[in-house]
Amino acid sequence: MEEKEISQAVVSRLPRYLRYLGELRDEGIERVSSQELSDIMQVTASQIRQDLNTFGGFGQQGYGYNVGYLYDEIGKILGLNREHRLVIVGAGNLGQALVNYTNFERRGFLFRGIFDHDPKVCGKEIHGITVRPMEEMPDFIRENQIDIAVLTIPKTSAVEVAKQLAACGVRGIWNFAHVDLRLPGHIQVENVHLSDSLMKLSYNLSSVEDES
Amino acid sequence: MEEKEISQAVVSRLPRYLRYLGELRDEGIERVSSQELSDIMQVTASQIRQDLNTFGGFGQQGYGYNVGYLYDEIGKILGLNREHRLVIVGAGNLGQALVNYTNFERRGFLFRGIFDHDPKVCGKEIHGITVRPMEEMPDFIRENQIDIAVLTIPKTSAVEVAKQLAACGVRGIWNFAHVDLRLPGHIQVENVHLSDSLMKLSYNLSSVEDES
DNA sequence: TCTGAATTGACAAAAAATTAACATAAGCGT
DNA sequence: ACGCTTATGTTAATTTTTTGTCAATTCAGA
Repeated sequence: MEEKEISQAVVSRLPRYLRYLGELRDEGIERVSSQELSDIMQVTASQIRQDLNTFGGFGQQGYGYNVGYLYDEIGKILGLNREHRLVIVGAGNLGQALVNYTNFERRGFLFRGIFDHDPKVCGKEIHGITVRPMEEMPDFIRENQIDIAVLTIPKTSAVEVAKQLAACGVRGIWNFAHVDLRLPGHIQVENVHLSDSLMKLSYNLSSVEDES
Repeated sequence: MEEKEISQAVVSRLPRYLRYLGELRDEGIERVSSQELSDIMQVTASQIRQDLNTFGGFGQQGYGYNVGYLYDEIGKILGLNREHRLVIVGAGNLGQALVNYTNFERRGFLFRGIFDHDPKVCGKEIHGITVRPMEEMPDFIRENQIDIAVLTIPKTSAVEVAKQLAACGVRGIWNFAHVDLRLPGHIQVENVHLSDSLMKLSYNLSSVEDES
């Protein structure tokens, strides 16, 4: 299917395009040129055209791009036209925060289960979902055809749990634990290393200081 | 001071080096070669050497790198040798989750205040810090010499609050709101767009499907 | 102290990503 | 219908990033 390998750099920019197109659409704007988008988004028009053409010709010469159409197409490319069933593993603060984000649901990311090791939080209800003990996780994932597991547990147990998840047939892991997961190639892992991000900010703070 | 411009690509990799070096150090390992690190971290030895040499010659020919020394040096580069004073703006689930992460404190990121618009949560105590009303934010930031503000509020108010923060003298913003902040160049912004990350995962799930 | 093995730092080459340029196609006004 | 303008898609050039190579330096052992 996929002819050429598509770089993650391009993929990373798609959600941002989607966001701006959504805003334009909500403002009732129907068409947009790469140059106009360029001005708004602060990226070169050339990059926008190049990125979009990686996936196909969505525009029309002399006209530009139809906002609604392009929005939908990018959504499809990102797989937002289908539903994803997720579980949260780790009902701590972060896990709870994610479940409560209603925006994910609107995009088709449906939280179906929450699991935690701690018996004290099991049984508790978060955003309408009952927290279950870890032991029930494997069966739950299989029975509910869970696509994605969100890992919000400490790094000490993350590697072990990730292996379990992979064995249960989860296709993707959204990993907030501060470790690199080494899993079979067909399992997709998307890392969110918050402390890395904060350190990067810290670096950039120091570097502007030095410029003086 | 800064001779050559250092690319963000290199900076992004530093926290990961730091993490692995920390692990080696904790295991009592004193020296490591770029080749050994390469094997562990799954990056080329060449890249490791290149990255490190961007900041100086930390190694020794024929010997390799001293784990503890390199760890400390990378820490300094990332600004972890100094303390940072932060405030959280937005005492929702995510804001609370971040405050409760003790790992940040260990790295010198000290949460000093939490602010929220909602009168119902004001006065509440989170991780030993009292949530204050937004009105008190500007004075608090000035009086406590806050470096970094963590933005965990909805995007509707994020742009406006970010402007305020910039005006109060905050030097960096760790932005979890789903908007791009357009601020004066001396203010560093580090974005954590969670939904972008999830969409990327979604894309990669679809793309492995197509490969078959 | 000398010799061989190991390993960096620097430079060169290759690959990837970004930007620029332009021919081509569509729209728009007359 | 015709020509002018606009703006894409594509190819080429440029820049950046990554990888490969190797001389120079240090360590370790005899």
